[in-house]
Amino acid sequence: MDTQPTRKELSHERIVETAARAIRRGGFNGVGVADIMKEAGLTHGGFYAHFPSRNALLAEALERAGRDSAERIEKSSALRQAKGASALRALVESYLSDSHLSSTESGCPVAALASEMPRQAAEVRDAAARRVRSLIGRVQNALTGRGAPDRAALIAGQLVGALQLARALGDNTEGKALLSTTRRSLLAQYDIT
Amino acid sequence: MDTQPTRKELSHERIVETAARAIRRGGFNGVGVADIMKEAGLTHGGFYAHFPSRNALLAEALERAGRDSAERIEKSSALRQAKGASALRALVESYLSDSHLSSTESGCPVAALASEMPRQAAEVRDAAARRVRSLIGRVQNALTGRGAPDRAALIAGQLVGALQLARALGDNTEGKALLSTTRRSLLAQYDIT
DNA sequence: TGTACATCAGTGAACGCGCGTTCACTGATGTAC
DNA sequence: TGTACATCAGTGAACGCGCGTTCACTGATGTAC
Repeated sequence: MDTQPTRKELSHERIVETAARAIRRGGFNGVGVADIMKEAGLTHGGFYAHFPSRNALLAEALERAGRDSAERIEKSSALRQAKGASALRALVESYLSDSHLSSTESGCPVAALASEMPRQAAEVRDAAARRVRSLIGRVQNALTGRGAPDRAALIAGQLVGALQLARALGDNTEGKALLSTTRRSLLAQYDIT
Repeated sequence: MDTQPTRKELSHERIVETAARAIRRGGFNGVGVADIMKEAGLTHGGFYAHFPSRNALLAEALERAGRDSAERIEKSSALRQAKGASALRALVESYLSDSHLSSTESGCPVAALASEMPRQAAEVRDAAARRVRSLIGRVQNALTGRGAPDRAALIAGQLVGALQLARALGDNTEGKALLSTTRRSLLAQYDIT
């Protein structure tokens, strides 16, 4: 029995959603409190009525980004499975898709932020570690019955790494080529279906 | 026939070296011009006699970091090969070593900075793309004769991704466990020697 | 149903601080004769 | 070998700007009677 969300709760939600996109787009250092509040349709002064600090928002936004992205990938993956792909193939094709390459802002926050994670405040690092564990867990789920659970970490790293290398080369021919090469090579290795 | 380096050239070198460590330690946004100059034993005012802009330094520092790290890994890898490891095993064990996990500052700049690369100025992004290509090239060299060249990109992504996930989990038991799990799993897959 | 008041959510100006960049200047090094 | 001057490399104060955070205030919403 959910109660009606208050006005404040709605604002809070909007701020977190905005921030979840902003950190993936601009990095942890790339967007300021004022920018996020403005994008959420508010003024920056009200920020501290919602969060004790900027880091608290970053931590919350990271979790939100992870859940959103997981859901997106889950959907895309389900579609591929409906067409006959195995769970693993569906996950790999979804994660290493051209569309994920270009939409950093709504994609996996681990891929978008991994190298910045170790440099954040403890609060944010904890949230980051949870996102990493969750990603590995999701790979694990797609792997059932297929090799040791050790492979989940290997494949998770591979997914994150490949996407990042492709993005570093650019959202262009070169990046897309790297991505499709890697995807093909990875699928050939683990999976047939 | 090298000529003696001038005083200015020596300073320039020192600044670039300092910056190459600083960006890996603190990220592209993590260290300022004044900090780097101070660490190099100079005052910040002199900076613009050496570089046209902060971004120009970042680009130069990135290249320097890449070369230094490649050399380090090459050495470590050569030692392992001398003990009988194949080129690929030697590279993987060097790259995914506990020591590389903890020494971000002197390690591979692609692993240290990958997710920040797409957000940099064109000047820096170009230098970043070169580092990515160079890393893939080095994996390729270690792969000779072993499967299609496509695999180089796959393995490069895997190396970078695994190190980043481990670092995101922390330089502790959990991070080290992830790293060794991945390393073992990767070696079991490609390589025997 | 209406009035009086308390609480809530958000506003906007201000704070201290650190940043990248500029610039007039200084002291050291090198060159000409 | 010594002197006079030009050039070089680095100094340190200052600039404009944007940031995270604080705070006194305002207008809207909810509650008591």
